[in-house]
Amino acid sequence: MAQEIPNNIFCQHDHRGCRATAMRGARAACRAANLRLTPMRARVLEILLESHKALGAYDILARLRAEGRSSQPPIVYRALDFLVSNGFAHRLERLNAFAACAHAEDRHQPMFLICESCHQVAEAPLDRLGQDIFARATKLGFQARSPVVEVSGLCPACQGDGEQ
Amino acid sequence: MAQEIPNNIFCQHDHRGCRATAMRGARAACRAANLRLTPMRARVLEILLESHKALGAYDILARLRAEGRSSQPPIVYRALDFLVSNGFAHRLERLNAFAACAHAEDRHQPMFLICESCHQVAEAPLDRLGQDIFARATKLGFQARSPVVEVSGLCPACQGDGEQ
DNA sequence: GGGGGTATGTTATAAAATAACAATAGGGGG
DNA sequence: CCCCCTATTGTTATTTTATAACATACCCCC
Ligand SMILES: [Zn+2]
Ligand SMILES: [Zn+2]
Ligand SMILES: [Zn+2]
Ligand SMILES: [Zn+2]
Repeated sequence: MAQEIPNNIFCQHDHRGCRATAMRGARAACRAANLRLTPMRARVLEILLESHKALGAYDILARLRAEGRSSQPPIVYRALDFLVSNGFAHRLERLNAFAACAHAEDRHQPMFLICESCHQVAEAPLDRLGQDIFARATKLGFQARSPVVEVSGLCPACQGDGEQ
Repeated sequence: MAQEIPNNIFCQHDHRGCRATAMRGARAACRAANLRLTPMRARVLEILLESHKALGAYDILARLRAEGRSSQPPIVYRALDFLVSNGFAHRLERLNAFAACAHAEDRHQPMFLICESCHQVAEAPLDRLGQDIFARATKLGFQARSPVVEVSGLCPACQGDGEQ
């Protein structure tokens, strides 16, 4: 598949392991920052970590209900607000959906690659592209604050296929 | 036409003039491409061109109704589909809203600057940044098709203010 | 054990988008 | 001119996404 360095989502990997690692990281980060990763918030994060697809708030809601938790939209949206504002998840604007952050260990600006065929979502750090975008904005007199970069296309596995 | 400075939306300009120019351009482009810029579609484009803010579909709907046209959501969405797929308007994913294209004369990928204070929206060509994004995606094994770049921040006029 | 802040639970509603089908308008061939 | 075909518009109903408003429960500190 691709390679292990920049981005592991489109690669084969031990997904249970990556989920557990992410949860451990989130718990540690919350302890360090004095944030409360309550059971509700933790469960929503786990659900996001179960796949590398983006989930809509109502998909998450349905899972919570399937697990027997009574749940209503505001509960999910509040958990997602927490996760997004503290960097444990991201919102995908094109999809009205959410995905767990793949690089929560460091502060970063994300760029998303969204497969139009299998709907997997990969997050890569924006890095220098973010700086370039800020520079372009500055040249136009605009004080940039938060950039969104989301690219639709085909993931490695879906490129051969006739689109499935 | 516009001007050679990259972006005139955050500058003072004769807005009636720029609207008329854009409408003329759209009519010519439709004639050339054998597309039908029907009265409905033209009116929606004019409404988008009346300001440099992004309008939600239901804002447009309200205007059409205020003008006496009976109108329902599908009508507006269909007109917007036409305008967006033929390059006369763009959808702003972060805002669930639409804006007339500021550079309809040439095929381009847009980048949007969205003022969080006055809600004006400026479109700049993505140009080399688009190529860089594609290159990054390619390096990750991803076949990029359509990139979305939308930057929130403060426009020149709103930077001094206490946010108003 | 009380008080204040934070989080969750619940009801209702708003906002954005689409499905499905009916009616109409235009345009070319007979 | 009339018919047929297609594209467009009109209409009704519904789905999907998100938030407002308020009640209850929890937790830490005193
Ligand atoms: Zn991330
Ligand atoms: Zn794929
Ligand atoms: Zn444009
Ligand atoms: Zn502004």
